[in-house]
Amino acid sequence: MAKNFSTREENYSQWYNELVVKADLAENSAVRGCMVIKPYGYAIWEKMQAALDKMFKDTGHENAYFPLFIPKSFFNKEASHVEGFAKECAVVTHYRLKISENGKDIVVDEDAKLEEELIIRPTSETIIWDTYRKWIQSYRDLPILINQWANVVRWEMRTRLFLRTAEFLWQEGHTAHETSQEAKEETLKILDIYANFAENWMAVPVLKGMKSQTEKFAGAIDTYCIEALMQDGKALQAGTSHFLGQNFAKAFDVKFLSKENKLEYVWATSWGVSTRLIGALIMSHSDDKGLVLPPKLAPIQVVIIPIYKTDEQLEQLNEKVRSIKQLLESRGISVKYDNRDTYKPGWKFSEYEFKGVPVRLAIGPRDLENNSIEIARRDTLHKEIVPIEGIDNVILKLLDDIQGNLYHRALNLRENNTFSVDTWDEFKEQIEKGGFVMAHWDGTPETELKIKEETKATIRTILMNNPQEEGKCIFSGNPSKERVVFAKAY
RNA sequence: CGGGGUGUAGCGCAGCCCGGUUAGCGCGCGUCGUUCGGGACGACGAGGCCGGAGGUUCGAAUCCUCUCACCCCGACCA
Repeated sequence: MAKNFSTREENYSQWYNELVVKADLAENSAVRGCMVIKPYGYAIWEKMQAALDKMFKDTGHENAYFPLFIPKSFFNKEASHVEGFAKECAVVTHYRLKISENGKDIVVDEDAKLEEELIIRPTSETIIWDTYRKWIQSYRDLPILINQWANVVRWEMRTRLFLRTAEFLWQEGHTAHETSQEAKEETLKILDIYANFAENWMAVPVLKGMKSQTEKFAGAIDTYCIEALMQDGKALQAGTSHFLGQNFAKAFDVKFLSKENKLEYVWATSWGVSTRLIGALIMSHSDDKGLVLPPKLAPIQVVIIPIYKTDEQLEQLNEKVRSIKQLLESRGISVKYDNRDTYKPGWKFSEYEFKGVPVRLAIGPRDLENNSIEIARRDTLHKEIVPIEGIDNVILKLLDDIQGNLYHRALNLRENNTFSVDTWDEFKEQIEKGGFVMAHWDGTPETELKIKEETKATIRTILMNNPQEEGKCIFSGNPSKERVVFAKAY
């Protein structure tokens, strides 16, 4: 299955596509641009959901669910928001099918045309703010801290599994606050959660910062983001948190009576991460032998493979492994014992390597005699024989090591691929090679656009607490007070 | 929406130019046997409306027309 697998060197994007499909994470569906997330891929998503969901709840958020369909008129209410999404909305116009005249085909029943078309949500700000209006009267109703786990649809021209699909799964948080200050704090609090999750669960180092006005979410005052660097030197936006100001409150007329008995518009935030994170995970750690998963998100942390010739040996191994598996599970480790007789050990080794299982244990008759077991780690492919006694502690430590090693490896990659340049020629040259390029920019959208046109590079982020320094814009030569992060992006 | 390409077994492909017995190959799949510490091997076997519709012809996977679908490269984007 994983033979004849492309290498990153040969063709990075083919490597990625094959990896996703051959590692059983997802596949293309009958509907163009949409994917089927297979059990192994979905298990990763579930682990991500569990960790994030807990973080949201620990910071006072609650889950709720808003509808998939949004009345078209809602989109008229916030002008920049419409501009941002109108081009990629799926629209429901009818609500019934019928058998055609010839009795063979199913056709749309033209009599069942909707009075007002429904838009399949590309994001839920509009329907949520229309709802919040009814929930909010006084400052006592604030804040509202809600998250929803949902699917959204954006009719993309070109799609890639996990990185950009027409339908994707995500969480979207939508909060309402009394003051601008409080909303800004919420925006940054979530940004920290995202960065923390990326670094500590996904083992993916991220830059935290603000989007330029061109790159921000349509409808936001400011968009903050976490930005990661993939192995091919391209940037990937991994999460966004928006300070929406009073834009949606004004568009949907959401006001509250303050303590001073004054009627004021509510302040808002929204924030989200999506199944794209799985793409980031894959591209950050995996190698030419397949997927590499960080232990904290791996559906299977340890796989145990028996090596035997006879049925008796297998039975003895089954017996031994049962106790090892129980021990590991009692320590909170997820373990799979693969004693299928239909595949050989070597085949299984390759299989689990390809699927990125962090730790593999192999045990055979020789080990039974010596009370030992072979332990192999996926990140470095290193293996050794260790005593079974105390294996639980060895593995707990190893999982921890792997998690840390993956993070540091990715961090090294980023550091080795982050450059400061001061001239336009250097800039063009470095952008072509890839990586994050820190350069001075005059702050205007015009310059930003021209740089994009000429190099395909965009401003990925303006770092938080960005050091201030005098400089000249690499493109226009105009004065600049700080460097911003440029890169070619996914 | 532009530019390029591909549709033949579950998957990957050959055959098509130059029409002609029963449409092949590799992987995978099934049964049996031997194997099993890094992707085993043998024997037998199952599996096809050659993307779809029209046409040319005694005869079409192959030639012609039309259609549909998908992939890659651009414009759009989390």
